[in-house]
Amino acid sequence: MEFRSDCPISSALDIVGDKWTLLILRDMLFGEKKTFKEFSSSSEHIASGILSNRLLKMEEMGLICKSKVPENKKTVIYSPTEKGKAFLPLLREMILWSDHYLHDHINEKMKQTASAIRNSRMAN
Amino acid sequence: MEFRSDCPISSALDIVGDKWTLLILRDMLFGEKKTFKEFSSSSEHIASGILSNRLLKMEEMGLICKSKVPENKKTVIYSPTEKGKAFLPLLREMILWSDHYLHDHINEKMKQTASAIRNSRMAN
DNA sequence: TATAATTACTTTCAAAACAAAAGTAATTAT
DNA sequence: ATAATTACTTTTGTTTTGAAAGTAATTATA
Repeated sequence: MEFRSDCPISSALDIVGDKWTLLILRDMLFGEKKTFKEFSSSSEHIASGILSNRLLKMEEMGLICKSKVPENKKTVIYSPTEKGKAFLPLLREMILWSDHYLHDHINEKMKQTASAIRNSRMAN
Repeated sequence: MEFRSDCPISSALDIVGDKWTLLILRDMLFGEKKTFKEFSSSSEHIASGILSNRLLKMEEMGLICKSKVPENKKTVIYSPTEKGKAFLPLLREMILWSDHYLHDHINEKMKQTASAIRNSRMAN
């Protein structure tokens, strides 16, 4: 992977600025998904080839790590690293932006999440 | 433009989840740039065809608006709308993430910006 | 005032990324 | 033993991107 410049915004985009990486992190951080099949089943319908490629790249970049469960030889588990989890505040800002500017379009459950984010901020 | 789902994160990505849109907003919000030429001159070297296309899409999506200056018939000015300016918190989170995880790579000026963001948070 | 330079683009064409579908190998369930 | 499931890979077309060159209107310079 190459950085386009030494700008932090540009560099963050070099890492997560595609159509899928942040959605995979969303599934891990908000949806508690962890397997290939679970990511495949999300409502945006990521193609398996792209998912495979993204998971590989995310592992290379240190955003996730791969593991297995002892009770099952088939299941592969993908978990976010600290570096990956650290995108949570960014995801929260996206939720707040969409809640404000695309309110009629987004689903009810996520509107509640948006409220919860706003409330927890006021508590600070 | 079509939304892939009713998820706010996915929907925000449908709007700004490409390699260039947030960099153009960055140039407007942090670099005070406003003309085609100024955006072209940024260190990531956006191709003119893509810049032209992005500016059009951003206008269609209501993130920016186009205007002219009375003293010059040639210059076209692009300004962020409220909807566009509302991505500032997201850009700040990107700066903080990169400052933490790509510290050695990013430029000194932006490290200062990162510090300033952190300090202004502590003041709350 | 003619010429050069600048700005804001558009066009062209090759390269890269994405999407949809089908296929495979290992494992697990029936 | 057979079927189903999981985690992929491969293939093939389409879309998006990148680099370069070209253009039209306007502004600056000799």
